[in-house]
Amino acid sequence: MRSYHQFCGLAKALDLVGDRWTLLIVRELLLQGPARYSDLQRGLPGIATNLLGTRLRELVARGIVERRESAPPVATPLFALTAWGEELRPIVLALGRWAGRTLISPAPRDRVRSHWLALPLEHLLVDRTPQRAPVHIELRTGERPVTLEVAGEVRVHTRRSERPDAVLIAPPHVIIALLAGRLTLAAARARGLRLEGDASALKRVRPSSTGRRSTVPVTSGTYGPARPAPVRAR
Amino acid sequence: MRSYHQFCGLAKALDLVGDRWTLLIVRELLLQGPARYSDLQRGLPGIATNLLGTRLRELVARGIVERRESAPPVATPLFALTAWGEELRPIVLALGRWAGRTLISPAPRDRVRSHWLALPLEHLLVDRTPQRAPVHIELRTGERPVTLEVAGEVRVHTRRSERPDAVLIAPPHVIIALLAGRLTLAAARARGLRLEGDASALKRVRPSSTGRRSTVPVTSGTYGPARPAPVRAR
DNA sequence: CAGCATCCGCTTTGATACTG
DNA sequence: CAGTATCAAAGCGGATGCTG
Repeated sequence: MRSYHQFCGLAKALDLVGDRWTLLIVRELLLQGPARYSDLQRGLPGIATNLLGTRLRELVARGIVERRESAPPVATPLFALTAWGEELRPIVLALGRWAGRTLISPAPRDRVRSHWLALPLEHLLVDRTPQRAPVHIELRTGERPVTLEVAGEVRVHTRRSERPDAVLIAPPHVIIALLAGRLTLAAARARGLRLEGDASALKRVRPSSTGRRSTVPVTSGTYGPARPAPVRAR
Repeated sequence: MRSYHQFCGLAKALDLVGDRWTLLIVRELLLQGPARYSDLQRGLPGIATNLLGTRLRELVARGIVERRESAPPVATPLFALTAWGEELRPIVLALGRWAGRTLISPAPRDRVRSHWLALPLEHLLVDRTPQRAPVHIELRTGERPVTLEVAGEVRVHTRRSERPDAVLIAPPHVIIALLAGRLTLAAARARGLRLEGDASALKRVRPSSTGRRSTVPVTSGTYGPARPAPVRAR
């Protein structure tokens, strides 16, 4: 991208991550953690492969992403955010939250990925007993599973946990409603939730009290009980 | 811009403000408050006139900016952020802060405007006595003046205050160093500061204690005492 | 003159094809 | 799987011109 050539932090930020697709690539890396090229492609429907390649090269050159060559025998390179790149997390969250009011329901041409909806969960959920040992909760809904890492704060990523303490299997709107506190466990079960593992792990997370508006992007009709989830299955 | 067609808050945010120049226009409106077309042009060196027109139309259509036709006799239309647009303020600040580490010194082709540097001041400064009546401090440095509105929190804008409680006249690096607490008032005077009005108004603001890193974008050599300020004098 | 709209050459993007 | 190569279409930047 052409630089703005303005000596201003915002202009420099846009020089760095203002290109088309760039922040969405960062979103995927925030959600997926270290990811392969094809993992990124899957999370970025619509991107042209040459653009993904170009953007990754630029991000690496700028120090926002690092490319890790894996073990010599087989395996493929992984892309991961640098520490600096990770610092974009609150900004990406805030931007998503800012635009959340427009997320009423998917437009006809809109692609949906369930892990995208997991991003606001970080904002919505709070660890009630931060001093205890970390707990992993796996959510299976739609495509690939999403893991909630509850360890003082709540982190969401798409890596499958080694040994999750609890596994929730349900359509997105049920999982969201349950985690947002709008459904009891029993009510969620009645709507198709299957829970494996330790139910008490669930009690550890609860919606943060800042939820009044922050729930809007998540709920706002789209994943309300009245409507089937628009997530395309796998 | 083409939509990403992704049902995700971040993607929708980028559909709304991800175009080239759009967030910089928001920056100007955050800093200037309601502004005329030509005021915006002045704060956006490098923008093509047709793009500014197009972007403003898009921002109005999207509900982020409103266009106010002024009084019938003469006067020109004003552009202002809507309440929703104002909510971008912390995001724009955070983005600028994120990229702050790259603001070592202006590149040869970089344009500089002193009011851009005022943006991080909002982040840096804190009102020590929030319960007292608001105080206005006018900063004159380089081009047009910038006003600090100290009223519980600190807001920066480029409107000239009606009756400022204090006026600081000095090159940018002296003003920044003074406000960042790196120069005493006496030392600043020795470096060319002129202070008019109520000196005690100055005591009311102080650098926030989160300054360890946040000062980097502001200081980091660029406006340090050793180097003349690169702001082009009007 | 402020506030735009039009025109045109150039750059970036998007879709697809192709290769190690 | 992990990209590069190719090419058409769209977007941008700069100049210029029109209108109150």
